[in-house]
Amino acid sequence: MNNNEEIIEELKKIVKQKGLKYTEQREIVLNVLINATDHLSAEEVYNEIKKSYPESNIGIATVYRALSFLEEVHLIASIAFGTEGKKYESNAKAHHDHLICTSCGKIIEFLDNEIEKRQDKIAKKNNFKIVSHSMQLYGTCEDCSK
Amino acid sequence: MNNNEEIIEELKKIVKQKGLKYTEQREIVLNVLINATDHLSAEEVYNEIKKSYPESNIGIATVYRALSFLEEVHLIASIAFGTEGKKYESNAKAHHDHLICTSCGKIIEFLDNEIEKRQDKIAKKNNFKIVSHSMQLYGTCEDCSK
DNA sequence: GTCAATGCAAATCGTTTGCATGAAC
DNA sequence: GTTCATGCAAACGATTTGCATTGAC
Repeated sequence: MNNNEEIIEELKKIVKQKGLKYTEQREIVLNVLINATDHLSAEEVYNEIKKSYPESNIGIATVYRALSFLEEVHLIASIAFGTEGKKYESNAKAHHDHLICTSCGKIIEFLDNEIEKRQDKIAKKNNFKIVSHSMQLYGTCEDCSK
Repeated sequence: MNNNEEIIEELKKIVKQKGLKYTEQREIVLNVLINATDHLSAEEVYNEIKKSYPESNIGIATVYRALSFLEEVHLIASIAFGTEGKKYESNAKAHHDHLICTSCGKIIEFLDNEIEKRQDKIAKKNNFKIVSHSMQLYGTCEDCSK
């Protein structure tokens, strides 16, 4: 797994390659997601920045723009969690799927190689070139089913 | 597989059981989704009603309320398709997952028993009681990768 | 007759855009 | 100095809500 500095370096490289400007704001947004233990919505990222980087005076529009940009270059990924809308996570971690408790909102991440293999097979059968996937199992967690 | 009348009967039963009123509008919304070949957004359902049931004079708010209600009682299901927002489908059909072409928007449905089995296994391992799941594979379809 | 459901319009939410300013190169 | 990115506020689209009215029971 990459460490944080390596990911930031990757961002710098991508920005330079595209002839764009490197800004503190994009770095902060990426950093927040790297350090987040959870999946964050745009607004949650914004609030986290106001809390952890109070001197930055970032605007919500910039957060949205940075998130779109970072997703576009695949440094972060987004998932639509049922009713709760789009949430983001850093791509630094290995890919994983989600068990989501519809009662308390708890999210358990998991990875199953067998499923990944079957997905590839299905894609091949349909002449589909898979770029990414998203899988959520909704239900009730141990605590909530008591 | 249920036929349409059975599903409508099911709706009547649920409504009665909950001590609510049976209305034409809820029936129309459910009917539109039963007969739809595609996944429909709230607005698409609304437009379809205006087209196929022009005498009904339904309001968009009612469509939203009916969709929420029908989803709550599991007669329909919603999926968030990437950037395109929430779309609904009748639950009458067997469960299936989705291959989604990010280039042309085409959706291919599939069902894989092996994957379903693995999902159950994972849920069991985490003491999770699965109610539903949602899986999307994003990529490029045959036509678009030419 | 009672109470839930509806239609309409207004309100609200999350997100995007236009524009003048500021920062990176 | 040029161009991209930012902050702010206004705009926007999708969804929800308040309220008076209608319709199911």
